Amino acid sequence: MIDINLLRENPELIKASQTARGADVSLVDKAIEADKTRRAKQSEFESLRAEQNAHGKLVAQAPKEQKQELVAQAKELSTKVKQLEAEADKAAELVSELMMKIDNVILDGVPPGGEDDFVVIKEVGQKTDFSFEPKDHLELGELLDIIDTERGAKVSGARFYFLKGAGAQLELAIMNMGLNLAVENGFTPAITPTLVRPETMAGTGFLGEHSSEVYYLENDELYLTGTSEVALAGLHADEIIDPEQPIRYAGWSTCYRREAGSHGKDTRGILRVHQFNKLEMFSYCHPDQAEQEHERLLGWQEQMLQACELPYRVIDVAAGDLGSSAAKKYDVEAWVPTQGKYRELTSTSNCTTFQARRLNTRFKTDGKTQPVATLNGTLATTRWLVAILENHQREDGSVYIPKALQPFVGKEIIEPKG
RNA sequence: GGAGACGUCGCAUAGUCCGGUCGAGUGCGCCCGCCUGCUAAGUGGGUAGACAGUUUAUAGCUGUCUCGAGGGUUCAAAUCCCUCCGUCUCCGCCA
Repeated sequence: MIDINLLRENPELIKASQTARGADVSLVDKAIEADKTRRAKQSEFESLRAEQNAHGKLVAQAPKEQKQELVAQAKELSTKVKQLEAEADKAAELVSELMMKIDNVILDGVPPGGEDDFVVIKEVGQKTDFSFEPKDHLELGELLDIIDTERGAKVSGARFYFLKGAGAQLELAIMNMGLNLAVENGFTPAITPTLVRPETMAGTGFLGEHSSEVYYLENDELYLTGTSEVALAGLHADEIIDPEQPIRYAGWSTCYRREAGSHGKDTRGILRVHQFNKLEMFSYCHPDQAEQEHERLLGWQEQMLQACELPYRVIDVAAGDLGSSAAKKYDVEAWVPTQGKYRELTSTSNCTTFQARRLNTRFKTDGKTQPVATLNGTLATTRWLVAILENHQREDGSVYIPKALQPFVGKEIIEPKG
């Protein structure tokens, strides 16, 4: 949720942000209007309630003979108060409804426009070039007997898979390497709940435009999370914390996504699946430090890509492709040889105070409380196997394991099944 | 799955039976003083949040709301009723 004071004091800034996102600008004026109405209604209600409260004290103290008359008056007051209260509540509801719809205000410099309007910040490494016809990750996975989508489909349906042997080890290797990096940098490792209550899911904003992406267990009124960000954001909900130093968590969890609306997209292999593992960074920090922290998160992501010896680029995602909570987002994309393009491996968002305001996570300064900033970023996911397999394949179908991962996998090469 | 107890202002607790004098007492902790070679003790005061109004003000003042959450009864609810959430104990069952 955006800051209501900003709405009152600088609506133009919010309008500009909405415009850059291609979002509804008229929401801003509607919200301002609704806010005015709300305040008027609230004052009206509160002053009459004050009268009622004062009168109530009179009733309590009055001698018996006067009580009946006073109670009769009180009844009248009570009806009026109830009516005004209902009006005030309705006005307040309208405000929050509109406020929820307004996206986070983008940071200066975020490129305007949609999905294709990103700006490339840098490209690192040489795009992998083969002297032979490279195989895609699924072909390799089957050749090496480490990815089995056919049996995944048999057991669970489309977009499910088995990772086996060195494939399973490789995934754990990436996760463990990421976790080590995180711990070295002061993160608290966390294994998080993947089923969460509606309030938690709503608090992180995933029930808005992404609601069709989320699995829901009706019998238990629980949602399956698509990222540990959900649980980590909920971790300090309704708390006052001390973010003098950023409070960092590295959350590992299995992630579940319905992938509704992406039928026919990336159907081959494990690029886009219903269930995968992810190691996610989550940072609570002072709002003044958020932009620096964002650069740090990006830095750690790049370290991971580099450790996996992958060619990649960093893009500054355009406003329209940000997601409602993010004020700025970087994607790190690895080169995927058989597709001839870069594909997203990690994403890091600076949500400024937007998410924390909704989740009510605050800190104290000079006796005042204000929302903290939250940031998140991927450190490793199952999808990385795609890039690793494809970029490090050799002509005979074997795959070289990057040096940094070797200790975790326990071998240097994955050989085709004999 | 069955039975029961409980959820109050940082922590611990009083208040709930018999609704108004309770936005709420006490102890501990913490903060500001006083006292005292230092410390401890003693002593006086303060010690939640959100929102609105007033205001140059995020100071002060005024008001409203919040006693796990949401509803209901009532002129009036921490207190009575209902639903939900959570914690604990006992029994049963079980990876």
